[in-house]
Amino acid sequence: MLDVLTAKTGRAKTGRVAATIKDVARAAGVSVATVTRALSTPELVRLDTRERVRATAAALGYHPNRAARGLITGRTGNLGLLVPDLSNPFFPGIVKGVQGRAHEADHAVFLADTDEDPAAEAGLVRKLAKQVDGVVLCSPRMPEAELRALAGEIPIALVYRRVPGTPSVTAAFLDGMRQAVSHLVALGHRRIAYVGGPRTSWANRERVRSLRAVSKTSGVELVEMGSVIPQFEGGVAAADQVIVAGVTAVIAYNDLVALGLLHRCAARGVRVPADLSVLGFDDIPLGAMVHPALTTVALPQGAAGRAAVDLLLNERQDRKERLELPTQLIVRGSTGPAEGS
Amino acid sequence: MLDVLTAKTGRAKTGRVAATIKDVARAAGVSVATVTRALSTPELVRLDTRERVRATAAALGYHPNRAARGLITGRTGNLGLLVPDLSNPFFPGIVKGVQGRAHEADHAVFLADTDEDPAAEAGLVRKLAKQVDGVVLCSPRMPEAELRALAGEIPIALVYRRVPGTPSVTAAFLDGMRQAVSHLVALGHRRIAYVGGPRTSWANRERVRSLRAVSKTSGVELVEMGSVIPQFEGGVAAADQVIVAGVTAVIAYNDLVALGLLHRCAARGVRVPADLSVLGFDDIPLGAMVHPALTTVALPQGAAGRAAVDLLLNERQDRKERLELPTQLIVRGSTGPAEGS
DNA sequence: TTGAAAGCGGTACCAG
DNA sequence: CTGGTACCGCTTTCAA
Repeated sequence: MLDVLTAKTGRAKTGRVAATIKDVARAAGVSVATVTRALSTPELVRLDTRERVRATAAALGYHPNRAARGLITGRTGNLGLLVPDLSNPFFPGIVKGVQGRAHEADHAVFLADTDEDPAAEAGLVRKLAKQVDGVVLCSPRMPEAELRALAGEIPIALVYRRVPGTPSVTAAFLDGMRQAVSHLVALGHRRIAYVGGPRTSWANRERVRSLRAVSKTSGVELVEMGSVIPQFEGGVAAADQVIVAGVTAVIAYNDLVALGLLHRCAARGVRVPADLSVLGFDDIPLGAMVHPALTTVALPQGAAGRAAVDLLLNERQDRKERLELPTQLIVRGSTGPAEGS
Repeated sequence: MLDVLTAKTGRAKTGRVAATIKDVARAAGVSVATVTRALSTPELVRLDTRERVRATAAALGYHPNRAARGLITGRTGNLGLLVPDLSNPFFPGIVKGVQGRAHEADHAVFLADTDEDPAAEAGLVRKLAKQVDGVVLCSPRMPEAELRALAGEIPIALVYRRVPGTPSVTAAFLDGMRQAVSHLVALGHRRIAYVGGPRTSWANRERVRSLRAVSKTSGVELVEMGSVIPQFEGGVAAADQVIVAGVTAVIAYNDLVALGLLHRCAARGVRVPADLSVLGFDDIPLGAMVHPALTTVALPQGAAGRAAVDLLLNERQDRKERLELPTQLIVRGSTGPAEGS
């Protein structure tokens, strides 16, 4: 077999040339057409031929070149995935979901991290466009108009963002918020702070909207503390204002911010949950590792990623598919009875 | 221009077909050969032709199809990246480094997460092989023989693993361990436990080796506690044995394990660092967020990723390049004076 | 300086 | 059931 390979390319170096379909055809004594069929449409090839071809293919370590195949079929077998920041433990969960589902469907995935830079998003997607069958955009920060333009150029599935006419996977924020507030109300809290995330974040807008609605119907007083970066440091920075806001509980944009609040409270000697209850969003693994462990509204991560891939791959006629996955409050140590209740 | 496109493909639907080099050639009134040249070897084309071609290309929104190009040039402009587990916050740091450097070099990156399954590694790499110019293997768990075989099939760069003859990026474990032990010795510790990681992990073997060497020369007594999974749960599980091991300090395979130790100690009422000092490896962001904050040996993450890409891309003749990046002890709250010292 | 044509590795159609 | 062949989009000789 080595002879075949080296003869073919003229390289005498090593056996390091990948076998092509021609090599297999020659070695198996059939035409290239038969090789393709034996591999992709076995029922069109007589059993013994098929077996022979497959055996030689295996022996030569042959794997069809996906790029070449894509050239003619128009399908690449690749997916793109865009995330704002891989450092936020929320996203690896989604990435793993996308990867898992993509691999099951025999697709490889390109990953791009935008470093929370909305301006970089569209460019990255366009660069990948030619090499993928579609791209999953995770919490994209770009303006809706730009998103629409992109959706016209390449199949897109949104995760944690909703845009009319574009397939998307989100979670039941309103219901999650209801669970969160009910929990706090049951513990006797009546005045609650909210530390917000990026204004360009759709998820933040949704949370604020839900929270306002729920507060009204639950009769709790809501104190909005403004926006911070969706990271630990954001929470640390917001903590001191929360402490003097006269609230007994605080809901953070996400777990990372909540962890920042927890950290600063500990440093300031504010006891959690005795003096202040803290509640996050996301349910990142980290939340269960700290002390006190973080009460949070769990958002689907792996499941969201998998669903997004399905949206992209399943040739649903209806391209405006909209999925809303359930959310679940996870009660842990960072929330407790309100002072004096 | 739309006419051209639709005429070409016969699709009357939308303008959603990507312009090909032929479209540009036709529109600019030149041959396809000239278009390629105008775009990739401008000096071979007369100025005005060049300009005309470029203008039409821009107008049509033309971008060469990288897959097709790769077919003939043999270079894809893509890189592969394999990580054992994206949930371990150590890896996103490396991924970001690889991505950053790859994008600077105008390369896109395929990411594959093996879920700590050594058996899956080789297969994933081979699947990507045809579509990439090389792959970065991050802490691969597969046996060395298999790694060697792979290296014969496709350019490879190793991160946190060393195999003779294969380019790799690692860190100065021995020096890091020396810093760690010196620190503990200075605090009065004389009997130190080590909670190990996966036996298939090269990094773990290196740490053990370094630790043994350093212990001997520092006159500390080393108590090896066996292997655990390199995660939070592993640390939690090992904690009780550490507590009864009669040591005043423990070094963990990595930060996640150290965090697990911290967690279980808190639950058991073992005070850190008063009763037990805990020291990790990696320096994941998480370590600074917990209380007490984790003392750790920082391993380069982004820098390691970037270096690996350089190794892959730079046409160094010497393909057995071996990089060893520095390590640095980060002292935080989880280590303190030994009991009674 | 430019164009024609030969592939790169596959797939799909058309005969046989 | 199998082989021949055109062609996917692009680059690269080879001539003109």
